[in-house]
Amino acid sequence: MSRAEAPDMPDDGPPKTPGRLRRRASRQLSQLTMRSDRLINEGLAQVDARKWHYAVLASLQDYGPGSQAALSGRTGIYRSDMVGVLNELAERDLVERAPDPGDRRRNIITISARGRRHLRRLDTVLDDLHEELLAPLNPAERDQFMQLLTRLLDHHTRSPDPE
Amino acid sequence: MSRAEAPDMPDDGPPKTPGRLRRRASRQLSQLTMRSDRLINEGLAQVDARKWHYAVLASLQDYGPGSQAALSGRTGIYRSDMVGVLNELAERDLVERAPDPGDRRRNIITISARGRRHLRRLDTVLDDLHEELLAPLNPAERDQFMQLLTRLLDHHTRSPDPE
DNA sequence: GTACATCGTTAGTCGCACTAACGCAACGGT
DNA sequence: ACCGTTGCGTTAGTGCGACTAACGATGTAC
Repeated sequence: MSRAEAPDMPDDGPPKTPGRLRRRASRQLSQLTMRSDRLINEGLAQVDARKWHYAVLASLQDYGPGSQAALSGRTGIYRSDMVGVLNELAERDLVERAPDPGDRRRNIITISARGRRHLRRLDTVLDDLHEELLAPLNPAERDQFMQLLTRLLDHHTRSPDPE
Repeated sequence: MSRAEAPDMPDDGPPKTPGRLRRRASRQLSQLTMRSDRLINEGLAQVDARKWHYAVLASLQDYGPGSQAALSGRTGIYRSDMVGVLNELAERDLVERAPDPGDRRRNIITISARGRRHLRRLDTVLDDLHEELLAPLNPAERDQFMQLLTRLLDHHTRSPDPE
């Protein structure tokens, strides 16, 4: 897409990315995450979903109904954004938003039968997408990759600021 | 920050992230990248820099002067965004933007002495930040991590759409 | 009962990837 | 010598995700 600098030059210096950048873990991470996100988003879009739909539905399935604030805590989605996500899910009849009789500030969110079906669908879609994402790695390498990722992530989520 | 669901409940179900999410490589990647980006951005902000500054300066240092379009190709920064980055760099006297006498459409961007000094500074800052980022991993594991990352990234940059 | 905290919601900020369009300059044919 | 195409730099704007601020309504504690 961007070859051939000048036709009179014998192509001595290819205009590639400097090695300094390709050696930085942070950059490789950013780049890969960009690709990964795009892959996942496009894949989920084909079944009319977004990744947050999955997060919320999975949280409801695995931990049962909860308030929006509780879902926020489980999924990491900010409660300001949760409202939009739940609107989308409610539009599609995947969850039910009912006022909590015991605490009228809260809404209790429940996954519906359709939601459960949809979640299963999403799970297989995501399986396929991850197969594509991790295609170059064999099972052992995938395990390793996940283990390294998780160790790094855990380290940085547990110790946010030792300053 | 979000403990203690209800004081009358014996805390049977902790409101943690569903395992379904923690098992997905895409999510771990996103999460870690978020942390990583934050770390890098904050670190660079302390020396009045952004990661794009580093990318451009490194590209200039390693491949020599070039047009904005060339820099765009080397760094991956869109040429629409390159404008702003170069403005910032020029404000700080880290680069010089001069019209190309041979092709009056182009600007030739050159790194300045200050720019070279700044780049060296950024390199050590980034070294420190990556030390922090990869702290939980020993050297062998860091190599592995980088290798896995790079293999995945290369695979997805070379085969964008086999559809 | 009054101060405080929590819940859902609205609005808005910031950074990043990306697109669209424009004016200008250079190049390629015929 | 003219014209269409292409590449360049610039401006403006989109979409998305993380995040903040503030508000009204409600619940809790003193």
